[in-house]
Amino acid sequence: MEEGFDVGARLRQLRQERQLSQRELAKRAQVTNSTISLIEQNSVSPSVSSLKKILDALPVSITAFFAGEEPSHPRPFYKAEELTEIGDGVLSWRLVAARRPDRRMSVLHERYPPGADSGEDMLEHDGEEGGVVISGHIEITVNGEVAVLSAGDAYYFDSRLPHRFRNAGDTECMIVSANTPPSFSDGGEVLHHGQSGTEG
DNA sequence: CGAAGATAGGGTTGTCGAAA
DNA sequence: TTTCGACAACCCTATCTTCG
Repeated sequence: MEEGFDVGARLRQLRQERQLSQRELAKRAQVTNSTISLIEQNSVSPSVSSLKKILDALPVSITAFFAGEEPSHPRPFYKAEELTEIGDGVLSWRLVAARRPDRRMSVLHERYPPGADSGEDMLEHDGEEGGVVISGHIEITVNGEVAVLSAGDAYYFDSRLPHRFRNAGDTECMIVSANTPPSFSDGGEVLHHGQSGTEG
C-alpha cells in the first residue's frame, strides 16, 4: 500500500503550482472543497474515482502523480510555500527542490518548537551536514559532545557520527542547513527517529 | 463583506460474520 | 447461496475560523 507516499502533500504541491484554491480545483473536478481539504491533510485516502476526477482537473496523469516526475525542467527558484515538509508534525523540516532530478544535496529550512527533539536514538547516516542557526537556541549532540548554539553559530560534522538535535529553550529555533549526499527525497527516504510515543 | 481552508454531522456504500 | 446487522470508509452539505 505504498507506505511512503504522501498523497496529501503531493496533491497540495500540484494544486499550488497551478495557483488553484481548494474550492477552484474542487469545482473543476466536480467534488467539494472539503474533499480536497481532507485529502491534502491525509485525513482520508481518496477513492480511485475521486482521485481520478481531481487529477483530470489539474490535469495530471495517475502515473505522473505517483511517479512524482513533475517539472519538465528544474526551476531555479522556489516560493516559501513550495518547500516540501518532511518533518514529523512537531519539528518542521522543509526541503528545497525535493523533486529535482539528480539532486546532489539537501537544503533544509528547519524549525524546532520548544521541546522538539530529533530523538533519543541518535541519527546516523552517510555523508556530511552543516548549518547555521538563524534564531533561537539548539542543543546539538555529536558523538557524545554537546553544545548549545545560538543565532549566528554553526555546525559541520560527519553524518556517520551519532547525532541529535534538541530545542531545550522556550523559543522556536530556526536553522538553515545542508547535507550531502541528499538523505532526503520526498516519497522515499524519511527520517526515522526513536520517537517513543511523544504525542500530546 | 468575500475568499480560503478546516471541520461537524450525516448519507451512502462496501465488507464481514452469523444465521437461514 | 441469500439475508441481516454491525461497522468502517468515503464524501457530501453546511458551518466555522481566519484573513484582508
